[in-house]
Amino acid sequence: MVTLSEENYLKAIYHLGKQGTVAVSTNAIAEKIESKASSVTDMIKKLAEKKLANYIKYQGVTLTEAGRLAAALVIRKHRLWEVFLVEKLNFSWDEVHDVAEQLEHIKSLKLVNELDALLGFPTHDPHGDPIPDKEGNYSPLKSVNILELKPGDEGVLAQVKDSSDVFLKYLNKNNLALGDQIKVLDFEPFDNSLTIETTSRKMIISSEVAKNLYISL
Amino acid sequence: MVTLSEENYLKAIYHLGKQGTVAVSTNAIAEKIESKASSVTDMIKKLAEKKLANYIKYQGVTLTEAGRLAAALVIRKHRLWEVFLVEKLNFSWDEVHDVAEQLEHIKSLKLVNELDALLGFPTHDPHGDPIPDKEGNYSPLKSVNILELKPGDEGVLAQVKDSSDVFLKYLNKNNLALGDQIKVLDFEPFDNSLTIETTSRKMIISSEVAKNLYISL
DNA sequence: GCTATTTTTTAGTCTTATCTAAAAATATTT
DNA sequence: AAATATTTTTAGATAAGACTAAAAAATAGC
Ligand SMILES: [Mn+2]
Ligand SMILES: [Mn+2]
Ligand SMILES: [Mn+2]
Ligand SMILES: [Mn+2]
Repeated sequence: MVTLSEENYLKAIYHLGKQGTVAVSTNAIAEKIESKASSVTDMIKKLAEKKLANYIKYQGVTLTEAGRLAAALVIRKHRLWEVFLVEKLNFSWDEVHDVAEQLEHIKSLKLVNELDALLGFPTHDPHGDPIPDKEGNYSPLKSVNILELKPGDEGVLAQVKDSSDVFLKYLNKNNLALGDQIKVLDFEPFDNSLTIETTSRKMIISSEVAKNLYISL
Repeated sequence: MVTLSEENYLKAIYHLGKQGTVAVSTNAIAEKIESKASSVTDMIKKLAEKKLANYIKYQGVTLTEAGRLAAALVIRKHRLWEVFLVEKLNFSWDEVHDVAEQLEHIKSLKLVNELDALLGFPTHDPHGDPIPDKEGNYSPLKSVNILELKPGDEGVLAQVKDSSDVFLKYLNKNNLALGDQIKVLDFEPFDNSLTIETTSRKMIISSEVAKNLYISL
């Protein structure tokens, strides 16, 4: 049995280390999970004992195949629940994350798979993140960060990296949503800001914002 | 904040003591929750400190108004989730309880109330149990135990007291479902068994089974 | 290559929720 | 009303998960 806390660590390692294939440092996990390095060391040992993680002292941690699958299943559940909340329960995309953090730990294979079917087997969550299938696989979205575009380039807003409600509310306020057509007009080297144009208006976004916007061409 | 464990104790006290109004013994709670009397004493003290329970040493426990409301909200969530699982996710009534035991602890007022709306504001769960409203109120079902009927009496199966999958699977096997018209044909004093007749067939049920069947007239 | 800094691990505490065993209070019998 | 049995509480222990402070190892700077 994988506990709730263990699931959160697996998720963190999965996200930080390219699906757990690249070694992740104790400190990186601690920061992600908002805990302390010493707590992380303890938990990593436990995951290693359960054959969910590979751990060598002082050399970071990766996931075993079992750990990778367990992590992918939690992420699958998280994202399916987010879709459910938006599609069926009138949540907006900035309200779903915290509730999904709770729902992702509910244990029932049938529940996940029936939910998947109810939602019509969605491939992406409300933030554009891909939803792993039962085997934990997904085709990585071929989107690029908006900072990699040149003035004149355009595409569709396909994914946002930050799912915090502060960031999403900023996008709401500025009428930016997934699926929007966006054209890059100008890049300002001084502060890395961008001038962009949507169907409705022209605006300047900071590099902090740009970092989190991914465009499919 | 009420913890998951505290919520389970509140529920137990609510169910055992007529919505928490009648004093419940330490041992009764221990048995219900499958723990030990000493653990119960500890937890009751904590609930009393949080003003959720009234506790006098050696005299059992009742719920405060806040405790009653908290318990009713957990039960509301439990039953709404059971309806959701049956109505939207193709679960059968013997598969929902364990999953609902997990889902009832998810914290989000919006989630519960939107779920309620999605389901069309149901008044009863798949086992015929009433669903409390936002204020924790519900009109108690006016159903009677089948053992109180006399031969010749008939009515509709409206509620089952035991929600365990063993019992529900027994009913499935014998083609008994909520809403079925049932007529009592004979009562056998030797073992308190009943002969009943449904639209499809005639059968004998033990007093153990009969104890859990409630009929509305 | 040796110091200084940073990172990671270890040692020792704390909190929550359990448990067992023993003590205290209450209830039941004779 | 005493003796016995049952129930409840207390005391002390344990496990999971987290923390702080100190020690050990790895990395960076000179
Ligand atoms: Mn999320
Ligand atoms: Mn998401
Ligand atoms: Mn139930
Ligand atoms: Mn039920």
